[in-house]
Amino acid sequence: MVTIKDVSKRAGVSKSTVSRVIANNGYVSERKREIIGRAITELGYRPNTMARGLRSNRTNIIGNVVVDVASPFYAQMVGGSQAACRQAQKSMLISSGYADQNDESNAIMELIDRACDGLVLYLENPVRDDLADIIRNSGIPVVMIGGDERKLGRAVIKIDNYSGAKAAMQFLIDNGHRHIIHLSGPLAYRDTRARLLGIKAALAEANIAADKILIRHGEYFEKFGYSETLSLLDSGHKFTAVFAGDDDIAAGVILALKERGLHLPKDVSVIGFDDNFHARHLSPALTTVRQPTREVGRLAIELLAQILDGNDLENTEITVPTELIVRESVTAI
Amino acid sequence: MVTIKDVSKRAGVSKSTVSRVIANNGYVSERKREIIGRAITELGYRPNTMARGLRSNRTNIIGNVVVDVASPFYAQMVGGSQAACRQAQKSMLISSGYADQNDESNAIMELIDRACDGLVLYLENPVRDDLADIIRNSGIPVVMIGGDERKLGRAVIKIDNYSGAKAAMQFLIDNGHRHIIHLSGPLAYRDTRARLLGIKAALAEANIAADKILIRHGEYFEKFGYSETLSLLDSGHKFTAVFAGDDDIAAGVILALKERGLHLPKDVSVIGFDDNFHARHLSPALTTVRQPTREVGRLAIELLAQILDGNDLENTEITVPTELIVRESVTAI
DNA sequence: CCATCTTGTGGGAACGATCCCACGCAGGGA
DNA sequence: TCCCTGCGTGGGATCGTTCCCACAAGATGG
Repeated sequence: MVTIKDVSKRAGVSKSTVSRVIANNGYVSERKREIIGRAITELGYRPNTMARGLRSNRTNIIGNVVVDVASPFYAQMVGGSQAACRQAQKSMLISSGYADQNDESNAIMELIDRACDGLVLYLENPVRDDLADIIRNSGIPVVMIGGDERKLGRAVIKIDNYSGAKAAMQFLIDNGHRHIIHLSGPLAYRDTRARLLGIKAALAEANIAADKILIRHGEYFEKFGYSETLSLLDSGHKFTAVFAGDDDIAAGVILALKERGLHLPKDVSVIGFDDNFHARHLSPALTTVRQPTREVGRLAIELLAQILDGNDLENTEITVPTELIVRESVTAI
Repeated sequence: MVTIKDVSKRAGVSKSTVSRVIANNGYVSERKREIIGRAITELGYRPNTMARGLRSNRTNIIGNVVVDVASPFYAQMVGGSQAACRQAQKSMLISSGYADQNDESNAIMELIDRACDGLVLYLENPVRDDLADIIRNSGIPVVMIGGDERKLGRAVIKIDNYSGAKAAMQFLIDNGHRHIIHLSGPLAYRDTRARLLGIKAALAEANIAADKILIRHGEYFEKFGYSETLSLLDSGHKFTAVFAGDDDIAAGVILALKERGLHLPKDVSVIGFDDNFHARHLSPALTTVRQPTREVGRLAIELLAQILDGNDLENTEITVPTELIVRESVTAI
């Protein structure tokens, strides 16, 4: 391995001077700068990141924790982060798939141990107390996506689930729907609760009694949409529209409705949430609420990069908008 | 920051002894081992990864390069790798989105600089000569997915595109189709060529002249499937089936066929490749060839972990099978 | 002409681990 | 008694940087 010492020997200068050239700070004469530059390329010198990190406590690594990289939703987000990282000349350490909160905590600890310069966290549940302390004590800047009950984030990015759900609900109402089913995700999730509030708000604004809508809770899985729709149908419930908690649930709803011979969207309208990868491929193409996942991923890194550059951003909280995407699964009655 | 020195002071022993306890090697008396263990937890000591890496040249980081994390196909693979990494107690540095080969090379260099213990590469194009040399000189073990023209991989994982395409083609032939369109991806990609060979083989075995099938090349994008199908239709081509190079293309094909008022699969059968996320949501549900992406991601890490544990695996080449997934988009004529 | 500042350079102490080497002691075999 | 081996421990060099400090020479100003 070729070290800074080799370069300095070759260039006939001291290590210090070479270091100054590499870091591009301090005084170096133009002549030596050139000689050293040449020595570096000739020897193919590449700085040792470990040594650097040890000494300066900076790694240019950003640690990312998401719920599940494999799901298209998070994959999009990670894709956005990745692009931003490249632009900011940072590497991206990634950790995901933590159903278990202990695993999740360990993953975050691990990222801290790795001396990441900063962390981007997208967690569905609030951070545990002990972990929160560890993060705070580490002094590593954090950008939180989704929510920040523990006030860990130097910056917080929120997705406007409330307005999205409200818009979706209004759209159903405007299309004349009054008997609506909402198949919701787990109440424990922040996002679920925000959407629920949006729905309530839309009902209130339209002067519709809250009990006009039937809400069922389950997981954000296609299976839940499918089985719940079947059981609702079989128990004789009447409804003209289903507001699915997300597009996966919506896919299950559509499957179930079709299986019972219903015609979409004539007999039942369906609306989703996320604008996931498959939304436009469903039949009828799903009307849904788009979450700007890619942009969120990108934004998180950009904010972190700014913080690392010394900009304070104290208590920055950005709410990114959602957008109603009208396709073919909702019709007026 | 609490260091090994602090621990040694607290426990009244030398740094060396503490180090031995941490690494769990060498001789340490049971008594001291216990005292040191207690000191570690009391002080909340966590080893400094940088210092460790600098000295021992081992980081427990695995570098991954894929074409695009955001696409569901690669996301699945990364998800599999992630799970395996967790199990193997390794961290995962990830790099992707390199349309440009220079960027790709830089990304790999960067991973080498970071002293990754090993690399997993899934690249669509062969590695450039200069980069190949750098990788070889670095001595870092590599697991290649897809292909390994430069013989860089200690282990290679191939996906059986050939058999998959052959099976798909046979399925169309068995269903009586003789006028088939194949919308292929770029010839430059390994996978594309392997699929093409599979198609040829199926034709040959069925004693069908190779010119019975019309092949058009484009990108693995829905747009290509859509526009090409329209232009084929408009120029009066007659065909009973379309074999799409992948599921994205298939989605475009289906869209175009429907737009022209054709009934699927009655009028035209469609078959895809990948069994991507949206395949089952298409209407009709897409018959396609499944690639075991998640398993491949997992396998790559497992092989690498074995290599890092000192198992040679010299010239291991594993071909993972593909599987025809029959749904509703193909019918007999 | 001396003090001060700017520019340019090198020496060498950190950073926090690992791991080689030396050494001490006990027990057993020749 | 002497030597060897196994166990247990500590000292300290080392990994490749960064960065503080010392110092030198020339420019500038009063």
